Amino acid sequence: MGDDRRSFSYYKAIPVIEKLPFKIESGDQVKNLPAIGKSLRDHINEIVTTGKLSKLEHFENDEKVRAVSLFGEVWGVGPATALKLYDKGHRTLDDLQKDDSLTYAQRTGLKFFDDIRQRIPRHEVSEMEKLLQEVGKDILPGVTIVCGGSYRRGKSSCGDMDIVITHDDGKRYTSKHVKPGFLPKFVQRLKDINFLREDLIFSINSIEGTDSGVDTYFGLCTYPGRELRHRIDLKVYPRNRYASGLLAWTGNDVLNRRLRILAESKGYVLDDTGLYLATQSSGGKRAGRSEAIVNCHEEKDVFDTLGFPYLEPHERNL
DNA sequence: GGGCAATACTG
DNA sequence: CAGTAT
DNA sequence: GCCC
Repeated sequence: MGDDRRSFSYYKAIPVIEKLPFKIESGDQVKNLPAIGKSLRDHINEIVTTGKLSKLEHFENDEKVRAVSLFGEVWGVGPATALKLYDKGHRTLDDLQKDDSLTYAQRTGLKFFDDIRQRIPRHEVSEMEKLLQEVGKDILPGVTIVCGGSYRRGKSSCGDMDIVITHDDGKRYTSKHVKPGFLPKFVQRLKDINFLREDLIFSINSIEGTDSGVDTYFGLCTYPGRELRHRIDLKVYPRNRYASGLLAWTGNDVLNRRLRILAESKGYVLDDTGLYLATQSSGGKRAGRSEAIVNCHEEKDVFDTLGFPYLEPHERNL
């Protein structure tokens, strides 16, 4: 448990198996497929011959596995904390509420556990995006506010909202934070109208007159007139970092990883703040990043620079 | 046997 | 710093 | 876990 790398391998094998045009009747049929090695092949063989996986039976009946994975679904609770809570004797979410070691964010995640798991219909996300744009332009005319994530990838429902914000001051591709005070004002205004309800993370890093730092807000919001909480993330980027920010927050994860690996192989470092030329770090294994940002005004510039065929947002559901 | 994306916040 | 999040 |  708590083995990210390994479970991720299972995760990667799922779509590979799902895309097979036939029903697997023997381990040999998955022999040369990517993401499926000896271990997974053995498991498949066992399922095909015995109809079940003995390893899995333990899991399903195991109280510990059940409780720990449940706890891990609470926002702010990861594998380590989930295990600690279990060791303390907790078994249900009600038990957790009595525990005073939880952080404010974890407590909030717990309180709205059921709310947060509800998916949001696309048309509602669309309305809330519009609402955010209205409020935003009222504070700062010319501000750009876009809902990224699965919404931008065209999904019919979304697990949360990823809002990416920037401002073009008319000087084209400014590298400065035009209005570093935007996010606090925006958040306050959204709380005033009862849209934002609880905070999870709120950090202001932007430095006035510079391009350093990205302002971030994670919290819970409600669709107007309703109490059901939804997860929402707000990120403010200076204009010259907006493309990489939007790209990263549109995803999906698989594409992000693929692009970042590709970037590294071509001597760059890619993250949500930009595309950099990797520096030759002296002895270290990991390449550092230079200050030189490769100019990427639009998402397509990132794809082009990396030599990766451009994908429209709806084509990024890898 | 080592890498698997990269980076920011909380406590 | 470890843990968690995106 | 998989892949080099």
